[in-house]
Amino acid sequence: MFPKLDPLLHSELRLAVMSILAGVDEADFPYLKEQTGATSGNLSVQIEKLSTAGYIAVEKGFKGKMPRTVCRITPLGQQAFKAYVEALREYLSQ
Amino acid sequence: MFPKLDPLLHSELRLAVMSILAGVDEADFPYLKEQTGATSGNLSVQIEKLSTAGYIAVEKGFKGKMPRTVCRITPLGQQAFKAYVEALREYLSQ
DNA sequence: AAAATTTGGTTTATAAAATAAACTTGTTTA
DNA sequence: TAAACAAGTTTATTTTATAAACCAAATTTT
Repeated sequence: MFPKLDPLLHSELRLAVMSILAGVDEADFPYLKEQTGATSGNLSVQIEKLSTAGYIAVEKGFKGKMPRTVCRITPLGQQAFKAYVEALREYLSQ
Repeated sequence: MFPKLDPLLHSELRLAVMSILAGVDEADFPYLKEQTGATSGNLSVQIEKLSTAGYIAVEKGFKGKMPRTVCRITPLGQQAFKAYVEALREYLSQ
């Protein structure tokens, strides 16, 4: 039967963010914004949710004098992403 | 970049319904309900949405004296399902 | 044959989510 | 120093997903 899809990942923007983070070491806020085409507000909210779930780690620092938010996927996040992809396959193949 | 995901298909239950209908000639309401594990209400609503979009055709008739709702995927629905699967791949592979 | 139960749904209400708009804080540039 | 910009956050609005309640007809039970 159809496995339950992790609702945290079954979201267009959060999935895009996770997809990016799964492929790079780290990514900052402006980069994620540009790559996803999302608005700042939406991105901020979704990053917060992923962070709260422990799927990503968010580090706030400075680049010169400007604030800089850097995101990384966590082992838990990688695991959840992988599980989501596998669950999804059940839906896509017949 | 990340293609926009068809919001009509980016729904757990609607995707499950489409997935089933993509693999069979037709399916009735009780069968879809059993296969998806959804409640009648939820299933009814989502079938209505897919039908309104033209992704499935719904035929209401009788099996003996009992009402029977039969669903089939339409060519438009097949096309949309295929496009969704392809769009999703962009999200899943890195 | 009445009453209770089941089948096959629909309608309505509620809770959660996605998204955008507005706002904040600090920095750079004209 | 005033205007514009950068990097976000907070708040508000709209949409969704989902479940709960309901309904009508058929079937089964007593």
